[in-house]
Amino acid sequence: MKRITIYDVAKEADVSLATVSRVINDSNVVREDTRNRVQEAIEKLGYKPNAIAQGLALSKTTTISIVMSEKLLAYNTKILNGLMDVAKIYNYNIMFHTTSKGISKMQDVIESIIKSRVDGVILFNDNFTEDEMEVLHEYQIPMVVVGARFEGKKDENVGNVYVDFERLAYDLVRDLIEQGVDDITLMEDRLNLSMMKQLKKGIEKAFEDAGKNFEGYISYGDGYKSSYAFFKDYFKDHKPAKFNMAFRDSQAIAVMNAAAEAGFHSPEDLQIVSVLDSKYLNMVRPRISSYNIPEYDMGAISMRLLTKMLVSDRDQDENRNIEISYTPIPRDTTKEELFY
Amino acid sequence: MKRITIYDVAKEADVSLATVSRVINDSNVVREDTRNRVQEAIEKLGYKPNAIAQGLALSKTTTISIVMSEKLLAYNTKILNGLMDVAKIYNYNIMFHTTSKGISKMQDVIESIIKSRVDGVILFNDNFTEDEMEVLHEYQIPMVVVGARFEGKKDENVGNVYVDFERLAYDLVRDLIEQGVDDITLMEDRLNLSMMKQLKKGIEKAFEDAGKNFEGYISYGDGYKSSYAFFKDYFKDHKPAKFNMAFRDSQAIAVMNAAAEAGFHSPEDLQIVSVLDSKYLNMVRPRISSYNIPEYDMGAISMRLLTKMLVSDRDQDENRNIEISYTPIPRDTTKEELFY
DNA sequence: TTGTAAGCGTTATCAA
DNA sequence: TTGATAACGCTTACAA
Repeated sequence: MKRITIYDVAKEADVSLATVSRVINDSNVVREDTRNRVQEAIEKLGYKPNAIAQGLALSKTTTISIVMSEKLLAYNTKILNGLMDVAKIYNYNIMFHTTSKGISKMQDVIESIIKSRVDGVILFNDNFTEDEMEVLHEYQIPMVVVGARFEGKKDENVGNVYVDFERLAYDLVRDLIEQGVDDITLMEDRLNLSMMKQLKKGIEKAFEDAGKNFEGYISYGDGYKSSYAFFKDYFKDHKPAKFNMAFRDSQAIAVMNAAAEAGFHSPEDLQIVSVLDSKYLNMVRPRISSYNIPEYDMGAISMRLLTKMLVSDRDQDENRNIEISYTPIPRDTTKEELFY
Repeated sequence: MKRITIYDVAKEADVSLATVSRVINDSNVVREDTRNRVQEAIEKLGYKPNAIAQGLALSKTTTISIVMSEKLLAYNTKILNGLMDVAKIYNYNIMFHTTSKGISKMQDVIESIIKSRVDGVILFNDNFTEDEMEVLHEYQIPMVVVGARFEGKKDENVGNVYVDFERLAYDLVRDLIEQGVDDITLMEDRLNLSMMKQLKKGIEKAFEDAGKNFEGYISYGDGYKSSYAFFKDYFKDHKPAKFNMAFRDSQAIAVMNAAAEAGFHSPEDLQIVSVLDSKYLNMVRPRISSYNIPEYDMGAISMRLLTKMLVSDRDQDENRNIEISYTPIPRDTTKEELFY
């Protein structure tokens, strides 16, 4: 079956293809009755404009690339939904790219982004290097980095929507120290080293400001299983730290379970906070405290920012760096006076 | 900055654009030294072929659409990763579409799929209607439906990669009844009504075969919160069913928590199975039994099937319906003799 | 208000 | 082995 083109519609409606083009683009210079005639022809033939040809003619694809690491995908579905919804509102299509160790390196992803001539890119702040960014930069593809603070080179073509994890950690730990708690542990999250670095920096600064030295950074394998195994072993001859900071739910649950099975209970023996919230923190017993970070909104805001960047005159200097606020969610694993 | 085109490269290398096209497409009819000359020009100018123009010229976009409901996204990241990896291997780009109640209806998504002239579509078996499918059908876009069995119209353009949830439920319940357990509950999952229906059908069949009638279908609101609230209330004046089947982790955890807080403990007072596995089932106490369904593989297989369909001569009758097997994962919430 | 024709950046056919 | 040139399906001056 031959694909219907604009020519077929033109012939059917007995007009030129220019006129057809005008009606599908809602140009208002076309007379009512010819518009109707064209519409009928479109309906009758089931014509759908070829977006590829439009893209070529307009040098504009109305599609945006989103790139995220495979590992992180499971933790960022809310942000993704925010991105998707706003993209939909502005009628952008989404090209979705994932990066992973073996199979799809950042380099290849960027290559295919450039080739597909997308109008813009959303990047999850993750383990991409500045060199890799550089390429997108050269090709002047507008992009916004979402997640943590982006430290790389910036100009009017790059935006950043982020949570200030460094400050979050700093504020919390400063308060803890003020209250006399300095037995603090930060559990490494290898999925998210860039955010880890910022948390660590914040904690170290708080310790430094109190004239102390932070030595509670614990590093072990990936995922729940290895964290759990680590702590099962660890608690054989160690007591838990008074205050335990994890980045994600599974780590927090891992310490909690291992501790409980070693006879240490939260919050009396150890307090626990997961920085990222998840519904599962509310399902385990005791319920684990965390921070509320409006993830869906982060996605929505990021996409909105990008669409703004795509239409705005370059000199217009709106703010391309948007900080997202967070609020503590105290549950059972923290004491009231320390986490609120 | 003007975008570099094939003409620029041709001029730089002092050849015709046809020759440049040949070298970027690895045509082997081009002489070694001119190939090198062209390659150098490409490097020098940083030329990247315009995939849009290629798509137009070839009537082939080498991109595939994936469509999934927003609600389900969080539960299907593994399948998605499987899809992405295989797409990457075959060099397909991915257009990602989500559907949701208000903002992006299936209809619009299909519209944009047709317009963007993707080569094929992966659909998560969900709440799309046959009418909606019909459109893709008319436009002869190859597609594979992944998840549950697809009941709609099929021809050589549609494949299906699925788990036979009806049989899963049937087998389990038949065994249970044989062992004398017929006090069984199935908790509705509104996120996934098509799978629910199949589970229910399987259970009913098993009851029917035993000359009994299944009346244990429980329907309540969405998500953990409402399930938990429902059971908190329910257990005030009801005892839990002997055997409780949930579709996802949060529902299973909801019954378990509510029951525990009402003084009923698993597995003695109530056995619990979540059909879909998740790591969280292993993190709660007691650990909840489930089924192992190779989700990543389902994605990988689906994408592989689609790519096959895209290249194969239509008459070639390979199997386009692939059943995925599952195995029980007994944990703490089931008794050994009943779930293995 | 409508039509003609050039252009978007490729690939592919045909000649040279 | 290379080069002209006609598609591919659309948008958009410019002319009528």
